This record gives sequence, structure tokens and C-alpha cells, in this order.
Amino acid sequence: MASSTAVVWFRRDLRVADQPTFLAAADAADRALALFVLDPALLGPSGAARTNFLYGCLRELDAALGGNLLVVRGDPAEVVPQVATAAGAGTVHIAADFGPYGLERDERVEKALADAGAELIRTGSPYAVAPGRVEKGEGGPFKVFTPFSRAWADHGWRAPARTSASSCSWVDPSTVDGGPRAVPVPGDEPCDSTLPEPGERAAVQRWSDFLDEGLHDYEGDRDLPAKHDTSGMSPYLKYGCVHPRTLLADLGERRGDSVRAFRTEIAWREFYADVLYRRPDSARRNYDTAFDHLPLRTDSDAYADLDRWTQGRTGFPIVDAGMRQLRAEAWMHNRLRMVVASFLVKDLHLPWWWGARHFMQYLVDGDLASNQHGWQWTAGSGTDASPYFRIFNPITQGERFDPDGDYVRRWVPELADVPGKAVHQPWKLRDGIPEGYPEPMVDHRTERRESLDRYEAVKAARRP
DNA sequence: CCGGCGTTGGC
DNA sequence: CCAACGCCG
Repeated sequence: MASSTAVVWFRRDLRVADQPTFLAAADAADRALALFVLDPALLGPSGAARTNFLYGCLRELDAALGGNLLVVRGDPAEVVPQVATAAGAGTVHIAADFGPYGLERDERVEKALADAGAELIRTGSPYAVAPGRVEKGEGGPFKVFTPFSRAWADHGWRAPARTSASSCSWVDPSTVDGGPRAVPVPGDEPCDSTLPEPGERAAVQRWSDFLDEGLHDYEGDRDLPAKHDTSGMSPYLKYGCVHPRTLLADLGERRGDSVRAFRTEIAWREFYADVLYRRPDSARRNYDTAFDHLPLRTDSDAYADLDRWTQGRTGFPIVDAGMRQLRAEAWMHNRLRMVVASFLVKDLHLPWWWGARHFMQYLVDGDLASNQHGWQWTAGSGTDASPYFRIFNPITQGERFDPDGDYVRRWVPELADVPGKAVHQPWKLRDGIPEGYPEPMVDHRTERRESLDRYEAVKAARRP
């Protein structure tokens, strides 16, 4: 009888909780190989830092899987069949995650595997409820969050797999030999940023700290970037180190505004996954096509302005602080994501997907569904479209959510000596703008007006 | 068909 | 209080 090899394909879900999947496959076959495909199209061109975080997670997984993890960089449609062929006859292929991402790509992989006569078994999804499962009464997709979140809660989800900590023999990833290594990728910028510790054990530790210390004030403080009272779960959720069902189960029957607020954040992740699942094109295009008529700047001046935005040199301290945190930590506080996004879209009149792409290239937790639809929400072109006239004022936002200016001073050293909330309007300082800090690149009042004028084209497109 | 509502606001 | 529109029930 021909020997058989099981190839367990971890598409983007590194969840060690899927070990049972791997072990069962290994049991059934003579040999098991865990395959993780790094798809450059999903990873983005930059981010040695994020690659390191990812590799940290992979090393841990590799240790847990007994050194059988194979990491390949490339297009899954090409890589997976290649590995299948190389692994030999009688191969069983198991894809660990069919989420909403790159549906077309999945179809190509499925076809290639079918052509090779391989068996494809689907396993878990990195969502509490798999996208496409929560439906409106008429069976259609939800377009508004609140009804979705109610239906989602009613629908419920199965209990999480309880494999972590108890059934895994933990190995310090840094001591593992022969595991995957972080390799510099051409075009990567050097990055010595402080990233969270990778892997499931770190995720569980962070989560437990959050339950003990952060959750209590979550509702009140999560919008204050200087306090940093977020759960920090997003990178771990992205790479499947922790499962949302685990988080939801740990919240259990706890009550209170903060618990509800956190559960709602999980629901948002589920909602946007669902939206993208139903409308894969919305990753790159306006969900609301009337916005195709919005006049956008795309000339060389526009690119120059994009550059100032990415560098954190817009002259608006709260915007610049956010953009610099992104570069330094591969992460940005959610409040700042909204502020800098609003600035790009409504003060600079640039395409939202320019900003979304930059975020995906730098964020350690960059999730295609949440990111693109968060941007579309800001742009007004997405689901739950915020009214077009809702334009964030970067000064007001700074004063409201960073009232003491601590967050700005942490990330904008040129302003480190400006006390209190005066830091939000350096152009008003008696001694002028501190050395090295730029003047505001636009006049907010003017550009706000300009945005409202540009939206007239969208309104006109909607008229019958 | 109609009234109410919509994560995150501004002036 | 503004201004505003599609989705929801």
C-alpha cells in the first residue's frame, strides 16, 4: 500500500487549537506536514516587524507540531498544489480556514486540488460564527450593524476548542532550533519596533491581564489613546493565536457596560467579515457605488500629500502622532485610525483605498475585512454609512480624546516641550511652531467645505 | 407607506 | 440644533 502524507494547510489561521485537526490527520496518514502559505498579496510589501511577529507565532506552532511546519511564501493557488505533488500519492489536504478573504483565490486552489484528485476537507473558521451564516429573515445579508449584532447574538456559536495550555507542551519559541526564521524580505524597511510578544501563550497571558485589569474601565477609557486601555487582542485574532469563541466564553455571564462594549467589538469583526464575504469586491471598491462619482485627487500633488500623511508630517499633531505610532509599533489606537482616516479622505480628498493600503502594509493586526470597511465607513461609501457631513475636526478630536496632550508628546518629539493641551495647536504658541515641526498642510475649515462640495456629485448620482 | 434610526460629530 | 438618506420594522 502506498504511503500517505497528510498536508494540513493553515491558510491564515495559525490557531494552535487546530492541533487536533493536525494530529488526527497525522494519525490517519504515515506522515503529516503542516503547511503555512505566506501570501504576499495578503501580507503586503512592508513589515519586517510584522513578519517577525508572524514568524514568532509560526515558531510556536512549529514547536507544538513537532517541527513539521513548512512555511512557503507565494500564491496559494500555485504553492498548495506544488506541495501536494511533492508530498506524493495518497495525500489528504486540509484547509484550515475558509474565511471571507480572497474568495477567487480559494476557488483556484480548490480547482487545482480537484485536478490533482486530492481530497479537500474544510475545518474551522477564525470567526465565532462563520461568515454567511447569520442571515436576515428574508435570507439576505445585513447591511446595518445593530440588527446584525442582535441576530448574531441570537444565533450563538459553539463552544471553543479547549486545547490550549492543557494539552500543548509549551516550548519557548526562542529556544526552538530548526523552526521557521524571520527572513528579511526585499523592500522591507528596517524596523526595530516594539511588537507584542507573538504566539498563543502570549495571547492568553495578555487576555488574562486584560480581564483582571483593563476590562473594568474598558467602556470609559478605550477611546483615550494615552491610557492604552485596549485588549490588545487584534494581532492574536488576526493570526488565530486566540479564537473569538474563547474570548466570548471567558466573558461568560459577566455583566456590565464594559463587557457589553467589548462583546460589541467582537461583533464588529464578525459583521465586517460577513460584509466582505457577501461582497468580495468591496475590498477594493466602493460598497456604495454612488461614491464612484466622488471627485478625487490623484495627481502628483496628491501623491506628495499622501507622502506627508504617511510620514506623519501633516502639521496636525494628533494626526501625526497616530501615523508615527503606526510606523513605530505597527499598530495604531482605534480612535486615531478614525482621525487619520478622516483626515486623508475629507481634508486631503484622496481615495480611501490609498490609506487602506498603507494601513494593511503596516498594521500588525491589519485585517482585510475590518480595515477596508472601517475605511469605507469613514469615507461614507460603506455599510452603515456615516452621514457625509460628519467630518472629524482634527483639533477637536485631539482635545477631546487626548485632553492632556500626553499621547501627542509621546509620538511627536518636536512637541515634547509643549505643555498640556496647547500641544494640539502648535501654530498658536507664542514662540511660534517648535523647530522642526511642520505648519498645517491644509486649512481644515476650507477643506471641510471642499469635501461637502465634492459630495454633491455623489448626491447627484443617487437622484433618479 | 411612513416614521424612526444609525458606533464613534461639529459648530 | 444642524442636515440628511437609506435601511429597518
